[in-house]
Amino acid sequence: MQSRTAETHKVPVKRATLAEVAEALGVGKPTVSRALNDYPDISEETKRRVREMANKLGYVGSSRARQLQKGAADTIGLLVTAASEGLQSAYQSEFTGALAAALDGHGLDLLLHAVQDPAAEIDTYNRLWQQGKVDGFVLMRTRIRDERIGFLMERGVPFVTQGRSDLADRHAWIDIDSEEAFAEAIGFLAGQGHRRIAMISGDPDIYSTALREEGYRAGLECAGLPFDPSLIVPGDFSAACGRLGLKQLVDSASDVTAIVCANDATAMGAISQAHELGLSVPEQLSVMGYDGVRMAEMFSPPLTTLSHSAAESGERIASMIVGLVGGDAPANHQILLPAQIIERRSTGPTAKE
Amino acid sequence: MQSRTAETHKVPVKRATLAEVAEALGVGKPTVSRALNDYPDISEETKRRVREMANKLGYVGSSRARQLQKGAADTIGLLVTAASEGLQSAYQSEFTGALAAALDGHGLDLLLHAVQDPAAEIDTYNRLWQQGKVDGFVLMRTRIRDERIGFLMERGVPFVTQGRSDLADRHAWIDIDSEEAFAEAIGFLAGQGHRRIAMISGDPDIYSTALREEGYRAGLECAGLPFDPSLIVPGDFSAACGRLGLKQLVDSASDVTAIVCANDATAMGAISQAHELGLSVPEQLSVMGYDGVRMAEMFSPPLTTLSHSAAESGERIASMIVGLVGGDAPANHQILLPAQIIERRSTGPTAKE
DNA sequence: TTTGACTCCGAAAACGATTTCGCTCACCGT
DNA sequence: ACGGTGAGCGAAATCGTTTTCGGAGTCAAA
Repeated sequence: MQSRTAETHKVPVKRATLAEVAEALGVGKPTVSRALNDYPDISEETKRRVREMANKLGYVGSSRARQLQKGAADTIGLLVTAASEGLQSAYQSEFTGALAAALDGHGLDLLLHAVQDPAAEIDTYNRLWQQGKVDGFVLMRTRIRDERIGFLMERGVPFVTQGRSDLADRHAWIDIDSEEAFAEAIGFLAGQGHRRIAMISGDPDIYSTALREEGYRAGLECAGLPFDPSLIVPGDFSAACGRLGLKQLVDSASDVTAIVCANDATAMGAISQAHELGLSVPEQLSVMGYDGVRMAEMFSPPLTTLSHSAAESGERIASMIVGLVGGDAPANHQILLPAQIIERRSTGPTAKE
Repeated sequence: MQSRTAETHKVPVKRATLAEVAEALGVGKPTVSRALNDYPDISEETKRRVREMANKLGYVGSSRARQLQKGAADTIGLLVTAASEGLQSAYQSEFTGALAAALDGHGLDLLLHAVQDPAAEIDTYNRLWQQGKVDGFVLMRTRIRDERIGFLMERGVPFVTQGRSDLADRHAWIDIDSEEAFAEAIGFLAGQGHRRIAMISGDPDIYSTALREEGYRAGLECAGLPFDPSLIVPGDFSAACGRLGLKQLVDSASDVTAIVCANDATAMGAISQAHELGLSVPEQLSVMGYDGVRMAEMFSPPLTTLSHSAAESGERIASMIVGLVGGDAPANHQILLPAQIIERRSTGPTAKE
């Protein structure tokens, strides 16, 4: 197909080693090592000379050797399950990018691993840790009775979860107060005159799903509206489920005038379906999302959503994991962040007909 | 804020070492090492015993030590520039997920690094390579006169680019034939009766942008339509630019009935703006995207787009990088994949008024 | 002059795997 | 009985750092 030049292209790029720098300077290896790491027991003059020579030789220490000796990998692991959503979800990928950027600020790298077979998930965590490829993990989307959490806790592996869990008081986590957020969302919609407000929920396995539903219920109560269980339809955070959910609601509860969705993707799916069924948003139906992904703003109509910052979550998690790897107690690293209603044009009072 | 249990939580999880396995078995370390790596000069019986004991002790070799000795990290680096798009772009993140999954199949991990300061980009490539944290790189979004490519080639670092470059004949790459794709897109639109077809293009710095514009021009010619340079408006692959671009087109060339966009995000932005301006899609304006991201299907209206598979690109790249790290010549790893028109509902004949 | 305190620096031992090289057997042919 | 062959295994070196421990100076106090 292409030019078949068979010569294997292998340039043996020789990386400079610490010993070489030491030799070139006529000093010992420890001196170079300590000078470069800015230890106090090396004279300023020597440090200067060492740095100069290291620079001249283009010396960059081998992290492999350093890791072996120090026992740290300066790398944090993040596993995504290829099967379900992984980086497919807009929020997850915004978050991942933000996390990578934040970790960089702390001199850490992010190891991204896609696990294919859900059954091998725990094994992968174990392998990555045992192999010493990572110093800790960030877990996205905590699940109900999440076995990963117990597993990691047992072994004393540092980790931060994005989302609380059954064991939330004993590990580090960051979470958005989605319960409060959904309650506010209902208040907001009720304020626009909606009386029959449905919810297309998330995956029941995900820990936060119950919280969001709880918030929905609390919001209803607070607004003096009756709670009707049949107005909650389950989903899985996908746009496809948004479509399905909306269809189901239209069929079974045609008096619904507003819908809150477990996340933005679901909301977009719902709106897409609504359009297909000839329902105009927001004139006949208000739809609200959650997460505040960037695309939400570009949607038609632009999505009203409960927004929270992926960048901030990333930053906070990065600091937390640094602390944990340094030996902090997990219980000292637990943060609940608020979400905020961004009103755009997928919600509004229902037009009188 | 939280319970301030100050005791630092540090469990010194002892990982089993090769020497321990050897000791427990009363054999030498080399025997264990070779048995585990299935060398031929170890008896089957011994291999069995070693594996059994390793298993019993929960032994997982330290990749740090192995890396130091073998000189390979079994990790591929992927840098995203936080500033511009990074994982923000739907296609980029779908691709990244697919790549991670594919690499996993080859026993490789993906190191994701977000570079904040564009000026530090090359340094980061250099550092990651010199440190030995990665065995090679995958470059997304090749640019015109992309300095990364020259830099890596000079040093003999294995890498695959997603997208061709000025030096495309001398390095490994995978690319979508976007030139052909855009030409087909024009043919498709012309077939629906469109005569004034505009293009909201991508970032001029990105290598493929020129190719796509070339395809646009070729398609026009092939359809017997005149080429009007003022119908190409520049962009940067973002939804925001789609909005801007559309506005600009509507203002300056109101007779346009169809628009091809450099990617799906741009198309979505354009459609969103069209709606805002009271233009209905596709009745008054057809809009076409490129990439075929999953969200395109959920958009309103569902987006007609030039689709190609992120999963396939990921798979192919994974194989390529494995070959390269193994010493293959880059010129033997160059693949051009086709895109395919997926007709949905953002395009169609213009409604007569 | 001796002692002690300090400042700088280096030899050697880690870290935990893999590789090199050679040793010990058993077995075979003559 | 003896050299040759090959299978199976182990001692020690190796990868490139960091750490431990202590040695050589210098200088001030006694």
